[in-house]
Amino acid sequence: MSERPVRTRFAPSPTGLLHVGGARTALFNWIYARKKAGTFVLRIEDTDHTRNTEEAKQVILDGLHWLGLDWDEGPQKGGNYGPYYQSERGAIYEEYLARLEKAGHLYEDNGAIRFRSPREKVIVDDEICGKIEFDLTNPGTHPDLTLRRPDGSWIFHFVSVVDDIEMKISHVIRGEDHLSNTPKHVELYKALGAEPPRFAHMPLILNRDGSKMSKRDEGAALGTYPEAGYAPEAVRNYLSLLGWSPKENREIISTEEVVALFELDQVNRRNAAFDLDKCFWINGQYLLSMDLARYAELAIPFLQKAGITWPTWEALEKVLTIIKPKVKLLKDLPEWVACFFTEEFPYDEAAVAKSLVGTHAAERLQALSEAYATLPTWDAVSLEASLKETTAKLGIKTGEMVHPARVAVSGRGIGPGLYEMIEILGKDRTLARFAKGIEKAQAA
RNA sequence: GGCGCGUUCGUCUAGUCGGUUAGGACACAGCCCUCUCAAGGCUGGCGCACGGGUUCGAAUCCCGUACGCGCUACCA
Repeated sequence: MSERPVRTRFAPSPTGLLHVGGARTALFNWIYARKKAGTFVLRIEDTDHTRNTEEAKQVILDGLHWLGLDWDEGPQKGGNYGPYYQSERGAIYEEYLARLEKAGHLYEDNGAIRFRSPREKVIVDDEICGKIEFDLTNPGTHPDLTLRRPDGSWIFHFVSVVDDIEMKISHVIRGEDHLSNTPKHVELYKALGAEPPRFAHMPLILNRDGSKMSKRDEGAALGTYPEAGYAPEAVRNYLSLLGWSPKENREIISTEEVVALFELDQVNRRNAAFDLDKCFWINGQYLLSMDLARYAELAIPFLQKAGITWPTWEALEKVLTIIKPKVKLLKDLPEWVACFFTEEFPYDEAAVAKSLVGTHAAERLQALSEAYATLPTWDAVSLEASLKETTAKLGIKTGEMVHPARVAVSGRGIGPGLYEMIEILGKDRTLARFAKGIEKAQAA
């Protein structure tokens, strides 16, 4: 096998969504290219005119951009082997078809053009699956490939092989669903006088119950991840672990490390079930340990979308710092931070009923309010000390004061540490909300 | 049906040269911590598909069976 520069490719067809399985295929191709200091090519297989829309193409580009899988050649980027849309490569296909015709490999069948198989045994030496022998001698079980339909449109097998030759692809890393057709592709390469690339067929991604993932299965469409507020680095981490492992019991691993450790022959052969729970957990781990600048970068679009505004970066920074360990999905962020930047935040009825109404909340908040009103220093430590002093004086447990105070101040029964919240809110807003809480408590 | 690939806790996996109390993680249960919810810590239950071989010894090698997935398109 000659040493060729590594060139991998992701060749999706625009179906209207980027499937997680496709996203992982793209990721592994990208990882391998990066590892080998090679080139990652994006090619859009849009030969099916009926569902070939601008939006469908954009979904793919958006998905790859979001995941951080930048391509070296392809749409929006160009390259020496374009065009990168199959719909624009008709002349090239004509030329290759003519070559096969001239060599006598083709015949017509009801208007369609077919490739006459040499009818031999073909060994596919797969990087992941190993050497596999296919016996193509029986036309009954392995029919000749159709290359072109009577209406002139092209069939995937043919254009895919032609493009991989033309684009000098060295490694075809794709889903295992293509494995059985690979020997026929190999015959095509040989008929065209081209050396086949190295093949690597990866296991498929299935649902938890082993069934195929369809569009509407939860987590199947990559577009739902940015919407839900997953961090792309977390999703990359999760996808890397599907069919591959860094060993040493590592679960959280950066893309850089994956690139360093990745080997094609270490990829599993077994189909993997998709587990959104684990992806969710990994995302939580990333959000937890993420530096604030990155966190804010991801968080701000969700706040803007919810119409939340903040006076200064410093103010936002303080709030995000205490909220960060709480929120697992960025889409939930607005409801956690709203109370810091507006007086119009909602009060959770259940929490109000539980901690304010029909309790001693009014008199307790009144006592705390008085203590806080004269507090010389307004910081979490002082606030805690003062609250505990007050509860001791009243002869009640800390929690009996904290819960009503939390609901009064944030409208919710759960949240970050109470003292940290109150410190950020400041004396005026805190006392005003205590007063409002007392009102609510007495209203019942 | 034919051909191909696969089978370690519910799920992702470690286990690559046969000898491990079969390890980790998610999820689940319990406990600790605690102002809530998380996070964190600890503990627990849960697995080598089945049957034959080979061997002193098999999750690991061989054969068979079952099951799953893929291909078998003028889909990609």
